[in-house]
Amino acid sequence: MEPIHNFFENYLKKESIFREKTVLLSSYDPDDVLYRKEQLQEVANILAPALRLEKPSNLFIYGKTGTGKTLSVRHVLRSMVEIAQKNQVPLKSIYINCKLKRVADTEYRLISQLIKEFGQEVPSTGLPTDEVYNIFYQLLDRQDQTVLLVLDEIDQLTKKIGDEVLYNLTRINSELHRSQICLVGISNSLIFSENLDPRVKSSLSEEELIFPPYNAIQIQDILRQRAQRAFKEGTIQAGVIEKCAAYAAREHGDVRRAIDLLRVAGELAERSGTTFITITHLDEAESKVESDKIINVATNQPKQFQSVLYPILLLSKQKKSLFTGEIYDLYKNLCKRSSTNVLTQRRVSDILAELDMLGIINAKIISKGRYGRTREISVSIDENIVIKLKEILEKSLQLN
DNA sequence: AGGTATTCACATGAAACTATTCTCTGAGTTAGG
DNA sequence: TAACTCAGAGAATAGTTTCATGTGAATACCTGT
Repeated sequence: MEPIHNFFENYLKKESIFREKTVLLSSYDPDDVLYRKEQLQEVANILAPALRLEKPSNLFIYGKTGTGKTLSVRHVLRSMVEIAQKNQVPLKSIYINCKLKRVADTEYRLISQLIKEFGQEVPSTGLPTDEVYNIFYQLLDRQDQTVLLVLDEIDQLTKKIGDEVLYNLTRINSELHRSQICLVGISNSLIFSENLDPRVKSSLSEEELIFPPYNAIQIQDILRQRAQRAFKEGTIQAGVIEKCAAYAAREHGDVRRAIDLLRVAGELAERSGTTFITITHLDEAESKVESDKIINVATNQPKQFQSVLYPILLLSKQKKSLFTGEIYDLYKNLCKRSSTNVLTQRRVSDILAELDMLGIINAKIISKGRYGRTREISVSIDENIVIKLKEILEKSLQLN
């Protein structure tokens, strides 16, 4: 009781090195978006007609993660809505992230989410999809207005459920009398539109915009801008920002990652009791972010995934590479021992592919010639994390 | 030696099935007038 | 007769299984020198 009490007492007395931590969260919208002037202006040009109740061209935005796509679009939309309100223009902007599980990752849920944006609820299941579309149409057409619909991570959506939804959405305008809708698609994948229905493709990307990655210098400036507001004066040692930017530049200029890193470094510094952030903190943050991410992902996987993953981790030390067949055998044994039901090899093959996607393992398809074709699997994470993960899996699978 | 045909051990695709969650509908039941 | 209950039909969805087809290159098997 006493020590904890003291801890909190001290904690409160100690001065935080953060001034305004929210600046380092991904939801933060800076007043000034650095190095994106051109893109902002482009987006604004394209969407501006909406303010005069003309239908803007549909817009498609490409760019890798952390290149400011989402930020820029939201920034533009926010000021458009402000102007619209001031001038009594019936403009509505809707932002939807299609990747969010259980929110907007299927056709039905996407439309029901849209309905929610208009202030109505629709049951989460049980209704035919057409019904939901009808409700949406009626809702849309209830008043004269222009709707700007932003679909973020749209590539994830089509990967999962195809492009029929997009086709329907692009066609909506011909069904509406009083409103019009303008689509803004945001995609991380540069080759996204390649395997899209040509009709959808042409109408969706009437205008296209590419966000190039930031270079190291630009990342530094952005970090400084944020750090200045986020941290108190003189809490960052020389070289920290530079190194942080270098880390991110290595990962195709992902600023979000850089900002994350800086925040975690700050938290680590604070926890260790110092009043400034050193490069060591940054390095620690780098490995912590990485390991947290992986462990988090792995523990959130279903049991069957973990049962497949466990033998891989177990053997990763002895063998540099494993093949699907071997793993399937081990997995089968594991299931028998813990008397869970065994999945087919077909399924396990898919699971391995997904674990690869998640970045927990490396699974390359190779041909061993006469001896068949298979995945060559190795663990793609640091050994320390492997050990930690092994323990966690043992617990969650209730092995001894 | 050089060329080609086989063959292995899975990969990959498509469709169908299962189980769960949820709505809607209409028949049967109940309570009140 | 109006309100209520409850079972059954239908939907959406996630996770699988079943069946079918595809595939890259190390070997086996020829062929002609």
